[in-house]
Amino acid sequence: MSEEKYIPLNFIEEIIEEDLSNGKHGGRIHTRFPPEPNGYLHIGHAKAICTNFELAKKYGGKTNLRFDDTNPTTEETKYVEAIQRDIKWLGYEWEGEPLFASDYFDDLYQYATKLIESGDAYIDESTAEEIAEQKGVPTSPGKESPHRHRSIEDSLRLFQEMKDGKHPDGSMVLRAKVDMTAPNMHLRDPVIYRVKHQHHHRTGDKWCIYPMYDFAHGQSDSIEKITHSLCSLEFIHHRPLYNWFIEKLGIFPSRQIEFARMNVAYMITSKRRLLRLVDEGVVSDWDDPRMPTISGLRRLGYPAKAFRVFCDKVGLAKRDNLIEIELLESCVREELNKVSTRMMVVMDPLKLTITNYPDDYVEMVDVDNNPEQEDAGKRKVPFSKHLYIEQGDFMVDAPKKFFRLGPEKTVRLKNGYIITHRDHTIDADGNVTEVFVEYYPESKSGSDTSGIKAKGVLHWVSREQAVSIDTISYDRLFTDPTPLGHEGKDMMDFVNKDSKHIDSKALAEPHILEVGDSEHLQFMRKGYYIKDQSSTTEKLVFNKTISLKDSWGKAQKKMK
RNA sequence: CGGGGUGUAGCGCAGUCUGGCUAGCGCACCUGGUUUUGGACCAGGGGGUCGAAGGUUCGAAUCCUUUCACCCCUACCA
Repeated sequence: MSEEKYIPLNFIEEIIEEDLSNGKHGGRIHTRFPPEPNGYLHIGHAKAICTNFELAKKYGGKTNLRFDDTNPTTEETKYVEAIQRDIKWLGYEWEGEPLFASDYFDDLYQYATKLIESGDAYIDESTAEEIAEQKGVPTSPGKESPHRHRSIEDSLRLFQEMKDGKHPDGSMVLRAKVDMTAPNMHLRDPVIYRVKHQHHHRTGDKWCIYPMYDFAHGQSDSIEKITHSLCSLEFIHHRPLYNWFIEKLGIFPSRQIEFARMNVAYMITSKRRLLRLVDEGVVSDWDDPRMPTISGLRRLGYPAKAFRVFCDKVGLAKRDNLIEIELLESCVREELNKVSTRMMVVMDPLKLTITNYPDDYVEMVDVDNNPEQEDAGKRKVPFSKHLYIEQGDFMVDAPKKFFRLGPEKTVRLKNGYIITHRDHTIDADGNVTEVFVEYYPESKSGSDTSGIKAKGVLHWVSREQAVSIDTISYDRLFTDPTPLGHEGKDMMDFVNKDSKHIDSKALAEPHILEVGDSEHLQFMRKGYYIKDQSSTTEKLVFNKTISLKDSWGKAQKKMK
């Protein structure tokens, strides 16, 4: 018997479980993820995706993917494709084919006609400015439009003409007749159809009128028999309207439930602003590894599982939040530690020569591909008299707790032998240029009979077989956790001007040549890396996903 | 003259509806141990009196009253 671990329910799970116990919808759970195809998915979408898919999975339900494509001005097919790729990569499979709000344009047109016939909608020829004027401000009631009491026949005729392309953009709209005095602005006779002589990415030129969000989203939910329509808190004011249409139209009663958006420190999730970063050349593209997009973070090397765990750990509630980026990074490290192939890579090479090791001899030593995984196996790595170690692993005046190499110090070369420093050379500037050591033949890893204890363990690479690679490390794109949260300041004021560092010094063990494109690597004692798409057969390029935790470095910083 | 939402450790969440164990959990932080990654793992620890005030009660984060703060709503965007 395993101990039952109590996992508390979030407020949406409580609603679902109550619905389930009441037998609502015959115990059926159906959610949906409804992106507008006008940009790439970002970390905020990941939260919505995980929430919708995981909730359905937990309760044996289904999740639709529906593109909310009711505004042809901003939407494109390339985004439709990118969005599908990102959702799949995150590890989710939607029910059936991808769906589109534009598939329902005929139904929506019928719904609108029905509303006009029942006297619940009318054609308004007021200008946008006049309509805004009529709606007024939240603190005082609005005024009725002069067209509000136009005859049903007139509205019907005009709506038909709108559809037939007889009226130019902006000349008239269809408005729902709700309540101009409502304190909720969305109830003050909202516009539900507008004229837009604009080519649509799917329906082409079939339509020149398009439904507004409020007259498409809830109806689409209803058509798809979505049981729980989850959205972010800012849509809470739309809910009364959402329900009003369901009631007036007598259609399937989907239920809208709002939760708080996830905000992550140092990241922004506004498509408009992300586009600006691309357009102004702050980053190379939407999939730049510094972008908070799914594609960018994937390229950086964040594994899909880390997103899922992260979203789960963040939880679900209704209060404003700002998640520390350290939580995301912790999820990334946790997953990467489990799956990464360990590699020996020296980032900043320093020559090391084993004076008592045979010349021209190359020994193949065993290295674990991944000590966290029993079945990951081992591989052979060349070891020889002439090696490179990390410049930072040798210090002439080493502090007491420096468990690395220094004058007369003894350390182990990872998976190789224990060595003791004997000498080193220094150039005119005082930089150490080469270290000379002696090794203990009987101290070989796996068959050590030397009895010598070495506190420090260093990674290394054999000089003759070393492969030169490029590495790119990234810093945060912004210098402030909330670049949008400063009155009178622009996010560009907080852009980190020095967020990308390309380095060509690194030397890797030969196995680096056989690494897969999406294989997560751990450069031992350094960090996690992944091959970048800019790699060529001549030159491999690796993105640094994230460094290993570095308690030594942290302690050093504290000392200063 | 409006309406809606939210306030529990540094951050994120549970506990509130159905008052009652020393207010829990994750990340972060600290200490010790194990270890051929100063990683990882294991063990332990510090930190909140529950936005504030008043009330009900033997007893309140949980119930009542008042109050404060923050966020959202004024697109022919979604």
